Amino acid sequence: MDLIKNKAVAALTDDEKRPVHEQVYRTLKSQILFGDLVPGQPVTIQGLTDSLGVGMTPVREAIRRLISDGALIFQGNRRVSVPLLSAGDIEQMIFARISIETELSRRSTANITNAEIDYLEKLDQRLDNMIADGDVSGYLRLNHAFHQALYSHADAPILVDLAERLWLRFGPSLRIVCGRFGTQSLPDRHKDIILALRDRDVEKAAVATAQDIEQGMGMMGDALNNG
Amino acid sequence: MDLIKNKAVAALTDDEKRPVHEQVYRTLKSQILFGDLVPGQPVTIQGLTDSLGVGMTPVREAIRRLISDGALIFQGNRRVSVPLLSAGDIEQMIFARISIETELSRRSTANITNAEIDYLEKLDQRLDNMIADGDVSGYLRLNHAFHQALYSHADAPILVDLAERLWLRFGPSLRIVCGRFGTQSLPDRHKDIILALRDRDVEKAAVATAQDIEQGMGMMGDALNNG
DNA sequence: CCGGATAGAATATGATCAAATTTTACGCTG
DNA sequence: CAGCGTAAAATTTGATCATATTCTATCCGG
Repeated sequence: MDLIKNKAVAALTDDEKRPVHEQVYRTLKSQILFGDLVPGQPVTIQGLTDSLGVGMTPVREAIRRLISDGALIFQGNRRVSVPLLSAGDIEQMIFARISIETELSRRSTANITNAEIDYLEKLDQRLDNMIADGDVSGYLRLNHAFHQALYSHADAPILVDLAERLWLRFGPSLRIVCGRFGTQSLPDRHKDIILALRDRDVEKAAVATAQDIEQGMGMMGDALNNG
Repeated sequence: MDLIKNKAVAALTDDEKRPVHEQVYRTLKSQILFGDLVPGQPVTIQGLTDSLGVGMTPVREAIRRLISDGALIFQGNRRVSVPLLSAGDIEQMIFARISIETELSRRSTANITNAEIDYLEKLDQRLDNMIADGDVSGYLRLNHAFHQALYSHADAPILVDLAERLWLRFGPSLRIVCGRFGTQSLPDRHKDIILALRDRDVEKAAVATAQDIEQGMGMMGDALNNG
């Protein structure tokens, strides 16, 4: 199947052993998180079976999971599409992200080792390169990787899961905004976060995280209202 | 199919028009929320196709959705089961519920009408009857209905969705605790919530909600650690 | 402008294959 | 001779697909 080929190019991990519906889920999740799918775009089962070269059942299962994640919406009349966000949606997500993710930052600050902070700093440097190069897709991937790596040390899988769910919701819209404004104006409070981690300053980390979120989500809200 | 029969007994709503996978999802969701499934219990696809009288595909889709909801867990080796909660899980859920649900209470307090408050009060009276009768299943249903009805006025579908996801996670464990302790010792801060709503006192509503959550979840944490 | 025919897409089933667990039987050791 | 451990077969369960049915939307004719 075609999915295997994609994986083989990227990295030959043990993902081949995973069931196909899991691979389809991960593939679609990446496409949503990193903006290969446009808000409002219809998602059809048959289109995916054709493009991915797999049967209908795994595709159906992956789509159901993504609907429960809020990453896709079921439009009642059997249609599935990528969500368009309203101003109210964004406002709710700002609240939820700040509540959840500042706490994740606090907990990670308490647990993280120096080596792990070094790794985060390396990620952030690569992120800066992406911004300089104007690579929107690369920016989105590394930004996600940075937050995921940071939160992974919080020892709070349920909170991480809630956060991931929120990222899936705004992924496509964030891509649109980045594409419109370019990477230059993108927020990067990661330096502040890293400083706070080095100081083991829990509240400073929380504040920096909240500012990172407010800046990014605020930009998205402005862009979607004006456009 | 057998699902139709169950619906016909309860209430002949327009659920018959919904696709079967949706009906299966709702059926399983109820069973999880109201404790018909025990933590640790294995959930098999074929068992559900037999007991519900439907094909495999709709059952598979419903299970995938519930896994994404955190209501069921995928045990790696293809097995699916009802989650057993750790102390850390409960602690995270207390934090998340208080963050999200107090905000939902705040927003509802600002929007709710007097007639809607009357309806909540009626729900709470029926809840008291359930506690007096020792009807655990009825208590769980009405407790859920009360919170759902309250939050529905917050005009915040994304936050409601996050909260619902959390309820699905602790549903089975809550049932165990209620069954062990009986309904007498169950928390009911709903009177305080209703008073706060009538006063249109946003912060009082938030505090009462937080106390309701802390009390219920705390009891669950104690029970699961000692048992 | 409205209403029926048609095409296309989604839903649902059963069949088939693959994987994992359990059971059983055999052999080895104490 | 008894008990334990291991290995292989059988059973159970999951994963995928191909096919039939049902529903929706669009288009064409009146």
